Amino acid sequence: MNLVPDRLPRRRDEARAMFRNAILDAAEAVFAERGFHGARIQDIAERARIAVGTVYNHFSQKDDVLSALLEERTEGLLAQVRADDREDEPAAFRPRLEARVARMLAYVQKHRAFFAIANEHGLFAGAVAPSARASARNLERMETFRAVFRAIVEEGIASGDLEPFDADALSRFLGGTMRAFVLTSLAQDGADVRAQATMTIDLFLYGASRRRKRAK
Amino acid sequence: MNLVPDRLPRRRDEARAMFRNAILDAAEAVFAERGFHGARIQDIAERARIAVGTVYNHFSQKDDVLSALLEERTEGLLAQVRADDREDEPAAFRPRLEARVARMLAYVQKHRAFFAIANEHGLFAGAVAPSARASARNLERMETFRAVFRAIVEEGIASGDLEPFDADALSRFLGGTMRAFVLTSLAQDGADVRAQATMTIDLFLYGASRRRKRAK
Amino acid sequence: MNLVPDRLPRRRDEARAMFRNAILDAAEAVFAERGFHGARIQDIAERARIAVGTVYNHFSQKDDVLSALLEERTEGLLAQVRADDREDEPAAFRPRLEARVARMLAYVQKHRAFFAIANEHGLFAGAVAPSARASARNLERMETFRAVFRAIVEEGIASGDLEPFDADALSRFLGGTMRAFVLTSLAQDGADVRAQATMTIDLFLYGASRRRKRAK
Amino acid sequence: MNLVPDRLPRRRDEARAMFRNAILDAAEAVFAERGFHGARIQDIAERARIAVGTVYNHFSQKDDVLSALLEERTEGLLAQVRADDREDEPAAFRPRLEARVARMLAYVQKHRAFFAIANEHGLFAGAVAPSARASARNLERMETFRAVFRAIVEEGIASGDLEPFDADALSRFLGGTMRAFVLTSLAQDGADVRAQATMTIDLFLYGASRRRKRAK
DNA sequence: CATGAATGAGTCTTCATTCAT
DNA sequence: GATGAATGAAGACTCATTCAT
Repeated sequence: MNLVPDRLPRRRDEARAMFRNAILDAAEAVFAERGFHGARIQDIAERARIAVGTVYNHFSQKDDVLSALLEERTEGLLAQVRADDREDEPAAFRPRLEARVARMLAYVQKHRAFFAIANEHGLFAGAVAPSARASARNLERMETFRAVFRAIVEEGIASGDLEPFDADALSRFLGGTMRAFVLTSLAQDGADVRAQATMTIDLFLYGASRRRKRAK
Repeated sequence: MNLVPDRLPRRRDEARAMFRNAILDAAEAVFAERGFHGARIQDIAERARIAVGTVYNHFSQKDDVLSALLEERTEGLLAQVRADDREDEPAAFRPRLEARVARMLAYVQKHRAFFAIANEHGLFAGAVAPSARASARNLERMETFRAVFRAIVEEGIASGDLEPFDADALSRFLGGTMRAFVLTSLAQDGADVRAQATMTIDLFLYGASRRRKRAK
Repeated sequence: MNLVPDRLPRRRDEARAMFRNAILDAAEAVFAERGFHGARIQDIAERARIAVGTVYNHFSQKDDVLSALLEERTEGLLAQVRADDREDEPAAFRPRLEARVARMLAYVQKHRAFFAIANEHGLFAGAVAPSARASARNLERMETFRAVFRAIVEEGIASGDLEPFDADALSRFLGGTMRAFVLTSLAQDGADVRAQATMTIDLFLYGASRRRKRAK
Repeated sequence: MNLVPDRLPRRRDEARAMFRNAILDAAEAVFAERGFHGARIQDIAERARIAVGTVYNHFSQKDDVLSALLEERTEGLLAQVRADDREDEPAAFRPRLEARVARMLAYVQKHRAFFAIANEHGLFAGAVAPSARASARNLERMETFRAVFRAIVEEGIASGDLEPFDADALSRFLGGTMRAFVLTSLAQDGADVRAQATMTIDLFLYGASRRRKRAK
C-alpha cells in the first residue's frame, strides 16, 4: 500500500471540505440574520473570512449555497429519525417515536438559526401547491420528509398503536404537532427538549380533550 | 338631506378604494406566482392595468403592499373566528370550534394564493425568535393570532372540554394541527373543507392513538 | 364709456396675475430652500396653496417658472440702475454710481432668497463659456446686464472719472466688486446697505492699496 | 531592500488611483457639459470607458464624485497660493501677490471645465447664507478659502501695502476682483494669464478711478 | 380655469457573477 | 485554487407632465 499518492489528494479534499463548511456555516448565520434575499455573497464571504470569488469556487450560484444548506440540514434531521443503526433504540412504538422526536427537536434546536429561515424556503411547506418557484429538488426533499413521516405513521397503524386513519393525514398531523413545538425550540435558547418531546407525543397520541379514566 | 355635496367626495373615495383593491388583488396574484422578491412593481401594475406610478400613489413602498395584504387577510382570517355576531353559532365547545375551524379553512382556501406566500413572511411564524427582520407590525399580528387561539383554548379548559394543560402549549398545538390541514387546502382546489375541519378537530381533541371503547 | 365689458376681463386678468405671483413667490421660497432641482412642482404648489395642475395653467414647464423668476428679478435689479426717470438722481459720477449701487444692494437684500440661487443658474455667470446648457434667454439676460454695467463704466470714462481702461474689463471689475458685497447682503439679514455701497464704490474707485496723501 | 512583496500592493494602489482619476476626469468633463444633475453616472462611466458599477466601487454616491472633484480642485487651487515652498517666490507684497494670482488664474484656466460648474455648487459661494443645502464639508471648504485670502490681505496690511480696512471686506474684495477675471479665463481658451493677473492686481490695488500723478 | 390622481420615462443604486492576477 | 475589483443587468422609486372631472 502506497500512502504517499493518497496524502496530497486527501489533504486537498480536506481543505476543500473545510472551505465548503466554512461557507455553509457563514451562510447559515447570515441567512438567519438577513434572510436569503437580504444576504449578499459578500456578507457570507466576509463572515467566512474568505474572498467572494472563493465562494464561487465551491458553489456555482447563490441558490446553490441555500440548497446545499437545506440538503445538509434536511439530511441531518432525517438522520435523527432513522434509528435502524442504533442499538439502544426502543422497540415499542411510543418510546421509539418519543426518542425520534426528541432527537429531531434537539437537532433543530442546535441549528435553529437555519431552521428559522428554512421555513421560508419550503422546507416545511408541506403540501403547498407545487408552485413554479419550488425547485424540483425542493419538492424531492419535501417528499423524502413526507415519506419518513408516513413510514412512522404506518408503523404505528400496523402495530395497532394508531387509529387506522388516512396515513397521509396522520403524517401531516404528526408534522404539524411537532412543528408547533419546534417553533418553541427556535424561540428559546435552552428549551427542555425531552419535556417537549413528551408533550408532543402525548398530544399527538391523545389530543387535547379532557381525559377521563384512560391511563396515560 | 342634501346628498349632492357628498357625491364627489364619495366617488373619489370609491375610486381610491377601487385602485387600492385592484393593486392588492394584482399583488396577491403576482406574489403567489413569483414570490415577494420575484415580483416587480411593474408586474403588479401591469396585472392591475395601471401605471407603476399609481402603485406608488397608494403605497409608499413595495413592502407596504405586502404589509397591507397581510393586514387585510389576517383581519379576514380572524374575522372567521370571532363568532360573537353570528346568531347560528353553536354554543357547545366542539361544534363551535368546528364551525370556526371550518370557516377559517374556507377562508384560507379562498385566498390560498396569498396564504401560500404569507407563510414565507412570518404570518404563521408562530413563536419563531423575533428576528430583526420581522417588523414590529408583523409581531403584533402574530400576537393577535396567538391571543385568539389562546382564548379558544381557555374557553375549552374552562368548559371542561380540554385538559387543563398549559394554555400556551395547547394553543400552539391547535395552530399546528390546523396548519397541517390548511396546507392541504392550499394544495387542492376543491378540498372538502367540512371534512377537513372535522378531522382537524377530531385529531386535536383525541389524537391519533388507537381508540378503545371511547365514544367518538 | 361702458365699463361693464371691461370689468370682468379686468378681474380675470387680476386673478391671473394673483395666481402667477403666488406661484412665483412660492417658487422663490422653495428654490431658495431646496435649489431648483430639489424643488418639486408639488412643493411650489403646496406653498402657494394651489393645486399642481394650476401651476401648469400658468407656466408650461418647470423651467419656465425659473425663467420667469429670473426675468422678473433681473428686470427689477436693472430698474434700480436706470435712473433716468428719477429727478433726485445726482449728476456727478460718483454719487450717482453710489446711489445706483445702493439701490441694487437693497434690492438684492430684499430678494436675497432668490439671488442666493440665481447664482447657480448663471445670473451672475459673467463671461462663463456659453455652454449648451445656458439657454439663449439666459445669455441675453447676461448680456443686458453686461451692457448696463458697460454703459456705467463708459460714462465714467467719458466724464474723466475713470481711467480709460478696457471698458469690458472695468465693467467686470465693477460687477465683481459689487458681487463681493452683495454676498454679504445675502448672508446678513439687516446689512447696512448704505455703508456697503460706499465701501464698494470706494474700493472700486481707489482699490485697496495704502492711501498716501490723496484726498478721499 | 526587498521590493518584491511591495510590488503587488503597489500596483494595486496604482490601479485604484488610475480608476479614481479616470472617473474624476470623466466626471469633470460630463459635469461641465451637462451640469451635475444632467450628468448620468452612465455618462461618466462611458466617458471613462468603464462600467457603471465600477464608479460605485470608488464612490459610494453620485454626490461623492462631485465632492471629491471639489476637494481635489480646491486643494489644487489653494496649493497655488501657498508659496512657502517656492524658492523663487518674490518677497515684496505686490509681486508676490501677482505671482500667486497668476498661478491661480492659470490653474483655473487649466481646469476651467470644472470651475464653470463648481460655481453652481457653492465653491465660490462666498458668504452666502449657509443654507441647509450646503453640506458641512462645503462650508469648511469655503472657510479654508476665506482664510487663505484673509491671510494674504493681513500680510498686506501688516506690510503697509494695503489700507487697514476691515480684513474681511478686503478679502472679499480681492476674491471678487479675481473672480471677475477668472470668469474671463473660463470663457477664453488661450487667455493671457500674466496680463490678467497684472490687471487684477492693478485694479485691486488702485481701483478704477482716474489716476493723477501717482506713479503706477 | 382649478383640481389632484394617473402616468411612465428616467436614473440611481445594488449585487450576483466573472475573470485577470 | 484564492483573491477582490470590474462588470452590467435589473428594479425600486421619483417627479414632471397630462387630463378627466
